[in-house]
Amino acid sequence: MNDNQTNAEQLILQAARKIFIEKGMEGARMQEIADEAGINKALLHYYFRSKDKLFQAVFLEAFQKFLPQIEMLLKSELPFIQKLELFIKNYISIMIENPYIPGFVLHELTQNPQRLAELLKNHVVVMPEFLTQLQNEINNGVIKPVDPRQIMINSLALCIFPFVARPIIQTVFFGNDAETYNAFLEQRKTSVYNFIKSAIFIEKP
Amino acid sequence: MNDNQTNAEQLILQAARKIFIEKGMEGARMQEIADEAGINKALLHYYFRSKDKLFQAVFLEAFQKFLPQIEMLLKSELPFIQKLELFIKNYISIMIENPYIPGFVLHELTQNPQRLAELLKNHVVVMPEFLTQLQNEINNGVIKPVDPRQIMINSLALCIFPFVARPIIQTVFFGNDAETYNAFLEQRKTSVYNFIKSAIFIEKP
DNA sequence: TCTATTTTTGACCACTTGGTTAAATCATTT
DNA sequence: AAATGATTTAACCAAGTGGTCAAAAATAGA
Repeated sequence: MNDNQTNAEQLILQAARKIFIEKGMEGARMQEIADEAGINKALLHYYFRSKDKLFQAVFLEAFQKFLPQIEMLLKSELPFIQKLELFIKNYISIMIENPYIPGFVLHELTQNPQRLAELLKNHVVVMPEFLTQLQNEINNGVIKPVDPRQIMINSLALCIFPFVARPIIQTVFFGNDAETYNAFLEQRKTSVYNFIKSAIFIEKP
Repeated sequence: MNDNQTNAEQLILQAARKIFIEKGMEGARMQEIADEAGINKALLHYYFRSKDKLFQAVFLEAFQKFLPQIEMLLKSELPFIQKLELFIKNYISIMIENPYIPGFVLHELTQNPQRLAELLKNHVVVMPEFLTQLQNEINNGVIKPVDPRQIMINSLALCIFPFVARPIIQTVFFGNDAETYNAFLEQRKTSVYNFIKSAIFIEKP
């Protein structure tokens, strides 16, 4: 019960995170994770029983990094426009700090969709309420009459896509210069918000 | 030189397409592809020398399914607003017909970014012209003053994301009902266009 | 210090992987 | 029908793969 125990476990998790996110579940090798952590391969199985268990630990950690922020905003009592602004700015900020997680989560969830059901059992049940609030704004003539789900999905798309497609976009539009692209992503915090606002709010005459 | 030759080759490509798109490069097994094609595993290596070569054939085919449409539109002499509409409707249509290709291409390109440089050598050099045209519309006061790249990337995001994140969106917003989601995607052909138009065009008083 | 427990390791295993090969089958030409 | 060349196969292989295990090393308790 020394603190090397926790130390090794954290070392493994850290290494596993890096390799899994880089190579995916199928592409990652236990030996590579062990090397990255600077320990013996058998130790991986001592702390986490199998590759699958280790992967699940990493995946869950990554997934949950984003969920609380979404829930907090969906549950809050703010007016819609403020929720929208907060959501976009927070969400993009988290992604700038964890740029490889969105693609990782998206791919692994596509590869193994039944996992999603498990993950969502305890979360995001508040979504309907949020969609209702949006529908109310439409009924009040504040927002243009569009399917609220289209608006919701458009917002997600505009936030997430630049991270999921980063290698392509960075190459095609930014001469593969990471710094320029980072600045571009930073700008999107306000750019995306303005874009959506212009798209859905009805201009007062 | 009988026509079984082409027949077997097509059979293999068809099977490889299915398995690779389903499982990715790392997850796919040569044996599984052979079984799917109903032939011996050694025959895969007879027609395509290695797993990597076979994968490249499948990937290139998938990638090129979308590129010509983009180029055609970018190169055309149409006014911007018409280009935009055509692009969105065509692009979403192709994706509805090939719904699993976007995620496949995106993931494999993220996993192996250096491949992108090779692929783009002969393509999409017209992008700057298009961005210039967009900038002109801004200068003429037709479009709001926003970074043209933001507009371009927003358009791509709105088109592509619903296919890349299909399993999640379909589950969270549509009770995992594929038919409903297909109808939703169909609606997006006009919905996305209207969304972008409202977002960027300046209303005439 | 001696003992008991936990942590770490090297060697090992059964199994799967992509890939090869020599022989068999099939089709074509003579 | 015989020879030739292209196609297909079963059997095989070396190199990994995730995973195990007994023993060593480190640690904690007495």
